[in-house]
Amino acid sequence: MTTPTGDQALIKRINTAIVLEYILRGAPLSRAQISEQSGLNKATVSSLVQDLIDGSLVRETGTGQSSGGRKPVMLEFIATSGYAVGIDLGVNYIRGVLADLRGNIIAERTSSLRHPDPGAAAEQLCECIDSLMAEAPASPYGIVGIGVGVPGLVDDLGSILFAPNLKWRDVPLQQILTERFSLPVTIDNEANMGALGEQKYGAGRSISNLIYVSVGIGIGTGLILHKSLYKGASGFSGEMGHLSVEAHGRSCACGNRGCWELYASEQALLEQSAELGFEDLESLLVAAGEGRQDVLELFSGIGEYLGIGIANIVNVFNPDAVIIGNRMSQARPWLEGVLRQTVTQRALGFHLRKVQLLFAELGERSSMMGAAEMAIAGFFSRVKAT
Amino acid sequence: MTTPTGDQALIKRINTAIVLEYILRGAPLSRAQISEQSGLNKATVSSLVQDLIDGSLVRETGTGQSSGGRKPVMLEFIATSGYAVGIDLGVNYIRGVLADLRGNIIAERTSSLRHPDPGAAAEQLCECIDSLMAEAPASPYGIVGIGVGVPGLVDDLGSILFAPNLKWRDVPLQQILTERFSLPVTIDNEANMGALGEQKYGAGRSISNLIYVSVGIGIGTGLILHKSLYKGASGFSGEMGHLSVEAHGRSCACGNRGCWELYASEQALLEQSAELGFEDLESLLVAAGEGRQDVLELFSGIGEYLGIGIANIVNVFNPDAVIIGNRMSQARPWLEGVLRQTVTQRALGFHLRKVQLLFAELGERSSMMGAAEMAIAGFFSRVKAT
DNA sequence: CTTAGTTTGTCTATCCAATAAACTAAGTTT
DNA sequence: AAACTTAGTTTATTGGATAGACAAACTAAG
Repeated sequence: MTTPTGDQALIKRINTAIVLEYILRGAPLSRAQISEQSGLNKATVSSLVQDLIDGSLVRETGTGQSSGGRKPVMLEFIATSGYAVGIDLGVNYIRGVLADLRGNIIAERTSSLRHPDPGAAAEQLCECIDSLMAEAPASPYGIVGIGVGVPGLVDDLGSILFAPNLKWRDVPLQQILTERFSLPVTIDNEANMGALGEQKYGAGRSISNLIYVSVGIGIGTGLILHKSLYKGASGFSGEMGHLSVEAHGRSCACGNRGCWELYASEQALLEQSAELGFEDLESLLVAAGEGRQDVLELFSGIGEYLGIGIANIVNVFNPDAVIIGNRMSQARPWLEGVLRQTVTQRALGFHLRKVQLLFAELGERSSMMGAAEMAIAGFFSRVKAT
Repeated sequence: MTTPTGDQALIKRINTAIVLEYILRGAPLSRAQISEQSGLNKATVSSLVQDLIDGSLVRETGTGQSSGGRKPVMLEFIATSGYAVGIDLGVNYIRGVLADLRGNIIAERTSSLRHPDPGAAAEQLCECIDSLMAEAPASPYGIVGIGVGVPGLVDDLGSILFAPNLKWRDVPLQQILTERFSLPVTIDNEANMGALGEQKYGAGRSISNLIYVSVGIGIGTGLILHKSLYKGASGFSGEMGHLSVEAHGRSCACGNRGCWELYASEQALLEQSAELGFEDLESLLVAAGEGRQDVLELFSGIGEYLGIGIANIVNVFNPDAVIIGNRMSQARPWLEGVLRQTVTQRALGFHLRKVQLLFAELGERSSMMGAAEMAIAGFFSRVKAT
């Protein structure tokens, strides 16, 4: 094994990354400002900026305001020098996006999954990707990568080991897509993608430690710790849907008892609402909007159990923020009150001081945008390495 | 704000650290081996090794076996060029150690806490440190630092915000000790220290992701993720003793209900054993050793609840290992069976494949050794920076 | 014992990125 | 217009890493 050693190329990579980071965050700004803010020498900044300009990642946008001397030449990142594809593969839908390198949405596709069989789904997925790629304007780097979020366990090679709601086992999706498109492909769990999406483009912008709770049919979680996705020993963690909140509660298909998602997921809601004659979340939302008391009580129950689990999360991770996403986030108006109250009651005071309780800003787009972000991040780490 | 930028000094730091790491792990070994294994040029290794020799951190130990050419000059780390003090401040005891830079124990002190008052305790603590420091042989670096593990919440400035069992609030322990000894001082939670101790010197040697569960009067946890201690937003995470395992169970002093430590801690055990006439863990261990059925059942109950919580941990973190430490680890013979069975039943199959269930190897020394390791690690990060 | 080949570790010339300082360019203020 | 300011480039220097030459010290084959 060879540890990555330090040499001059490493320094250049590090400093290029710093310069690019400043331009990404603070544009428009001048070379002088970058030098002053980063501590890098003016000459160094000039040279690195020139490399970035040569690499079509940055351009000069003309002169800015003088502050008593020569006018600065302002710089900005060229978001349109490449595009990324982000896909959210759901249990019964495929949602896809074409985004530029800043995450601006260029095109979007939504379709329902015609057939849950892995082969057919992969085919439909490829069609979706093809049609999105066709929308990309000509650009220096073209399509820089494809990211896909899936509702299941994914190993580090991008194979779907197990997706219970799709009834898939061992589908080597990354391999299939890489062969088909000859592009870098990243596959990950839907909750991890959602966490990334919200951290980059949504409610959790630039928060270091956040937990994204994806409340859909089941409950999944994406953990961003120290600014990076935490994945456990085998590459999959965050199965917090199967955190037991009632040690001797109902048996779960996973083998455990009293799992959180038995009490706080969309599935749990629908089971309880069946006897009231509701079959899907949408009709329940409408009924709640009309003020139906029995429906409101259902949501309140879900809110309480969500709070119980989130209090646990807060106690365990002491995160900066917890973000509630996926389908259940639409029920925010009827959940939020009970939820906050429960968390406040149950979480430790010291932890509560800092934690923010948020709802996903990107709504149903969290996971898809996270997938696009994965592809973009992969591109950046590659260009910085050259 | 100035981001740390890359320059040549950074390269040297990185490469020095690499070389030192190889010598620490693989000693005795030669310059040639380091060069080959690390990928660094022979000349580079020679030069960096010379610096380390000049800095009294490495020495030549004579020639080794030839492999068909010139004999190599073997190198080893000089563990005795400095010493660290590690302290475990318990609810009713102070345990301290003087260790060399490899963590070899040079001297050890144990005393019971005379008075729980912060002032008196700090005084006793200083006496203990003084007497340990007096044991250190003369060495180039002398005492390189002091680490202290405490049973409470510690902020990033080393102040004890709250230690329920000591009844302390806002004790600026780091400041007190720094002023008194003029040495680098690190204060952290007892469970974090224990996790570090076991990861470095105990059952979890060089495991990347491990969760240390400290089962004493309460339950604390130390999280090592991606090889480094994870501390949450406010600098304290891992309050997993207050993970709720019975959503509608008994009320806990923390405000939550059904907290894990109400069911699986030493406290929980003692409450149940009171009616059998046992007052402390030690007598229960003796009784269990004699095969008393009612006591065995008590331990079995604790084992089951420990398993319930650990299954949750496994599902959330998917760690490489879970290590059970602190006082309750002495009951291993009567806990382990039920515990493993419960975890196997309740944790997700995919996660179980990799996770190891271990008991602390350092026993009561985990936390103290972790504290010493903190001091040693601090020393290394300082020398590498020069 | 000689000779060829191998391995270890050092030495030297070179490369490359960052930097300080000098410098050019292009403004503003008095 | 002169003096000052700020922006960005050029130039010479510094300090690490490196390849390759080299010396030292060994083994093994004849």
